[in-house]
Amino acid sequence: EMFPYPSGRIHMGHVRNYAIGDVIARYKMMRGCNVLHPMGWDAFGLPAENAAIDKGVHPQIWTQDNILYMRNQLRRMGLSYDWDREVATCEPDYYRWNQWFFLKMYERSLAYRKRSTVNWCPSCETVLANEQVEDGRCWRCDALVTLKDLEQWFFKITDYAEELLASLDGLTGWPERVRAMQRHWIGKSEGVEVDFPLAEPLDGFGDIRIFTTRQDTIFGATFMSLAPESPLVEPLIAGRPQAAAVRDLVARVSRQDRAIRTAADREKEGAFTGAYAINPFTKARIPIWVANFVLYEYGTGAIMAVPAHDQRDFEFAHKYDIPVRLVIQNPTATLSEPHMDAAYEAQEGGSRLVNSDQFSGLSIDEAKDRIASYVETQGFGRRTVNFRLRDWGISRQRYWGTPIPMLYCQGCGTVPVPETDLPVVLPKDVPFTGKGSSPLSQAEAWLTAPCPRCKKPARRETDTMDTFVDSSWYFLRYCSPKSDKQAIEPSAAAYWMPVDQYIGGIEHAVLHLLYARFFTKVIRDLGLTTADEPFLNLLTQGMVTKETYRCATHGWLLPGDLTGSEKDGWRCGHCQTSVERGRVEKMSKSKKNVVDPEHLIATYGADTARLFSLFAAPPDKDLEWSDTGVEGCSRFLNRVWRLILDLQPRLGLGAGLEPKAAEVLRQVASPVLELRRLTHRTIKKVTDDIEREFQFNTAIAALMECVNG
RNA sequence: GCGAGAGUGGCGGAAUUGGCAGACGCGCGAGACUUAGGAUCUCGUGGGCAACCGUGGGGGUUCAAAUCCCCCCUCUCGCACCA
Repeated sequence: EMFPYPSGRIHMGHVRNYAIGDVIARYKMMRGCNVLHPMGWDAFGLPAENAAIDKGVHPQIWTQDNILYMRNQLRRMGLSYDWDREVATCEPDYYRWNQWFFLKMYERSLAYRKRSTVNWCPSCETVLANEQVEDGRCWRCDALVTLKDLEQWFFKITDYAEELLASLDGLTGWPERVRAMQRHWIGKSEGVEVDFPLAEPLDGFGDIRIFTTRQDTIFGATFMSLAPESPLVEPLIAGRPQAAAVRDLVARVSRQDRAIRTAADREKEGAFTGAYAINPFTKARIPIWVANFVLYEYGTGAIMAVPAHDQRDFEFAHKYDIPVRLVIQNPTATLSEPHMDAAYEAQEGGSRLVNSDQFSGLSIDEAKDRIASYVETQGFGRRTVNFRLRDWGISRQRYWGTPIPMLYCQGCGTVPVPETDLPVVLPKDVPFTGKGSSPLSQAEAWLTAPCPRCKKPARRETDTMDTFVDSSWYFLRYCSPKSDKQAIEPSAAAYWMPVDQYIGGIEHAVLHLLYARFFTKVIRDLGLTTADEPFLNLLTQGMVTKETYRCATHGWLLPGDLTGSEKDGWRCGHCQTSVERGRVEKMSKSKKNVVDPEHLIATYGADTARLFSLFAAPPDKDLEWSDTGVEGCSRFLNRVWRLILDLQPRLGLGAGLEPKAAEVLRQVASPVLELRRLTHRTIKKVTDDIEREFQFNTAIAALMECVNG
């Protein structure tokens, strides 16, 4: 199971996750498999640091206390973990290997530093990776993400883009939608780069390079668009009357936060630079625009615009009165430019090229191939593959994480900390003010260290690593958790890896699950494991949900704040206005629909808590919490208990029927025979249900039938 | 818009390869036991008085369809100006 963040206490999502994992582990053990069922703690992260700022508790103390408490809770749940292999990522014994991997990746140019525009969460006061921005907001705190220019460390996950994509096809034990999400995130497109010469060449600047997957439409390119961030913009507009309008657009766009910039329905906007390029196929002079929808990070940051066959360009051309030139004809309904009310975005089919010189008459696929070859032989372009995936920015301007093992020396520049000096231990005594730069940059005593090359004082890197680095290889560490010689002992990893069954929430579909795949491949290439993929089978369990209640004046209400009943309607306990039963939503503190497992276990016991988590819904679906449903499970367990107490003495169960079972059975009364048949039918059913898609709910139903019978 | 998935009683959900639709649980109804019951146990519970009708809607294949095929509708989740 995915290891938890030690937030303080376990929640129902954990209970469900670990109940599922526990059944599978026990089942496999009982079937004779050698099962590794470990548990650990994803122990670095921001909440610990916030606790330090708010309550004055050191992150380390806060984290350790939480681990202690939650470990006890898990033990009380009766889960079958091998606690001898426990790992906590905040321990130097663990994170020194993060640093070691970092150094190895640095050696291989898989870790590098560059200045770039990064996602900045103003509330967490740190940088976020692209994967950690959801809908323009921070994945953790929901604050609107802004952009910032910073020097940052990156992992070169793009080096593995091709393999990460290709080997998804082999992950047949993963849910299709997770694979689809990763496929889309990696986003491979095959196309060509084409150089469009400037009509009036500029000193120091060559042609404008564009990327397209629709080179077949190139005769229809009637203008070009540049991303507002493009370095070409300023030289192109310098000294022209259009300069002011362009600068205004660029300034406005760059001020917008990510949520607004990436909104799909955002109005298309542009400004003409005053400059022209030459379409290398039609030789026409085409205007160069700056457009708000062109992404600087993708492709070359510049596009050829084909209004007749691209809806965005079509809208843009109409708004700014730019000519439309049809180059692909619809075989079933003849098109002509003045009568088009949308772009004709034809794919391969009966469509044929028109107005395209020697390429006219070709099908789309033929034209793509012929035009790509033409561009290559003429030397003004080449076939290219583009990925949506960006490199993984791992620098975080926070304290509670793995220090990045790098030094900045006046004389020698950027110098890695030697392997023998690892770990670079987090200094304990730092100020937690919540203001200004990261606590580490204020830790004066720690900040300076001798340069490994020239021995003069150098300054330590004060950024720490993204916590997703910690969780990218912990499953490998479980194989040899105590090793102080190596991050992973290859022989242990060879025995256990890959993980046969991994279980966790779907929210990590393109975060943890992509990073872990990347790390596994890097670690394989370092020779520590032979596994190509970390997780053979993936079970993404659904959320635990519950209904909510909201009063117009008093906000979200706890069940205890309600008066009335389901039948007569609920009222707010504060003001007596009637309250609708709200949506069924994921349990969350803010919605006040959380059920605390602690309370559940105290009332009904751990068995009931686990049983209900497994019975109420199949594991991959959302589980709606129901207090009466829990009671049903409790009743069932009590019934089993009473039944066994009652039957045991009467039937002598367990007294060794086995040696001559068949013979004995022939002689005993038929109810006993019936019972034995029922027992074996149930064993078969439960076995089948677990083997087939982990249908715990029906397996439990079979056990209930058995008891009823 | 693209991708993945779902639609079955009052509710959560079963139905494994096309073979008795609604297992199991909740809820509800009746009864037993009990000073009492919000404990426990027993029985009943898709709709309709009935003939019959019933798996989002409409067509089809088949001896037989929740399941397979075609068209449509609705919902959930993910991605979303990626050139």
